[in-house]
Amino acid sequence: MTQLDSTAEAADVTPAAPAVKLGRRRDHSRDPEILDAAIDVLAETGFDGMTIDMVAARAKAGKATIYRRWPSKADLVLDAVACMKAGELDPERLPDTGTLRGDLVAMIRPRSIEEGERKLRIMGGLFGMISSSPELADAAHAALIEPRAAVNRLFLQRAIDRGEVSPDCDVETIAKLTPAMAAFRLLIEKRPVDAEFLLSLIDGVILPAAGIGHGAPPATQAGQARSR
Amino acid sequence: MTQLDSTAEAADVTPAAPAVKLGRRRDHSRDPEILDAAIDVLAETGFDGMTIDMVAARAKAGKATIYRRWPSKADLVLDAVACMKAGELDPERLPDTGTLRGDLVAMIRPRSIEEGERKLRIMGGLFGMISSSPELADAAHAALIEPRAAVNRLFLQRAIDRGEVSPDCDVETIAKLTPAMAAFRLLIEKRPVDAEFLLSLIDGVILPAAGIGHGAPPATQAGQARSR
DNA sequence: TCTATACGAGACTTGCCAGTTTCGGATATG
DNA sequence: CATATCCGAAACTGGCAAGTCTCGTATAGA
Repeated sequence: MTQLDSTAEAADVTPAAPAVKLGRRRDHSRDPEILDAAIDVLAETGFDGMTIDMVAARAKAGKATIYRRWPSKADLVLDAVACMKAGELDPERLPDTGTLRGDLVAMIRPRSIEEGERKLRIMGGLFGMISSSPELADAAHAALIEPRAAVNRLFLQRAIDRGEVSPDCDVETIAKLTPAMAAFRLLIEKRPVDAEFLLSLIDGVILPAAGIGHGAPPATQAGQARSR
Repeated sequence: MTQLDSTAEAADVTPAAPAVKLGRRRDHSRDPEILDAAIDVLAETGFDGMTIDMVAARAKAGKATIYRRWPSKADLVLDAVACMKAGELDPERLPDTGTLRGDLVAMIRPRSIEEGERKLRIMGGLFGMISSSPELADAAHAALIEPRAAVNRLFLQRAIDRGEVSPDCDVETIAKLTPAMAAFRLLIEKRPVDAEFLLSLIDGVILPAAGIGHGAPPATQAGQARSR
């Protein structure tokens, strides 16, 4: 749900009811810019440090315009986070290299890293709010964490299907290793989530946990996961 | 008593020339109670939600008394976090079972779990502040995260020394798996860090990453079977 | 015992920010 | 062209909390 305005909106959205309408209709074309601005400010200052004036200034919109669309700051943030899902999980464009390690390594690209760091900063900014709003907690998890875990889950499942990985391994836990460790590194240790870190995580933790590498039981001889 | 009040203290009292001083001396005996109260409120409400009145009420102290000792809310919290280190890492009382798995499992006790959850909640409450205060970030890391990682690091090093684990494994990363995954589970997923979770982490991730086999542990099927 | 000082309680001051209202100007619709 | 409505800007309101100050009481030291 993108628009939360209730009463006046419902009548507005429906093209029917011509009645006697004059003047301008509400312009929703700039909503995405406002939501983007909200996300930016959120990532930079956190929920409590963020003010509506900051968002308005960055979006070059009036404060009143924001309140005409979202009834409160919390609703604005919730909508902004919920609207983030779009734009990245093209299941078509995911790599499929034939090995688990190949798939995981293929995900390490500047674009992905940058996007991931941004999402983690947003999550950091939401922390204060998350504990008091289950709704927001769910939205944040779905938009910021779950997509990354889902990719890992898919890679693992494909590896299991092709016999590269034992079906006994704990897919759920392993799929969450990347987001959890990345969040820890960026938000708590305040160090960059770079390619070197991700590679050592893949070769040192994820593949061993999946039963590959370190000279463990290989169901197939696909693996070249060595070195490091 | 605590050596940390020094800044506020020296400047505040203004004496240094005792000469003819009468009356009462500042009573520092209740400082720990105030710091404890601050930590409690912090864990419950987060830095931004916490008010000095809450701390004063919980410690049954006057608001002015708090400001007589710490010049600002941020200083109070910083001192409170810094003073937490005491009271748990008796290196004598750590288990030494002779196997890595034995040591790790021996750390799973209600006391440890409770303490760990408390620390993680405090860390969650500090998130907003951490990004703007490197000083606090360091103190929080040293008091809340590092002790747990240090225990894992010690267990791993002992396992390496006795030849149970290859010296090639990435000790640093593996030692941080427990705090990182526990923080993720408690603060982001909002699920309890219980014995079942820790066991599956040990058997499904830590031991494999340390190069100890997958088919060995008597972990039965505890791995999955959870949903949400 | 006497006195200076710290104490708890709480009133007070100040500044910030969520949310509201006002206003002049722009614009789609009629 | 007329007009109802939206827009951005900015003034305004109200509440909350950081930090200060006052007061009556308690107590350690001379």
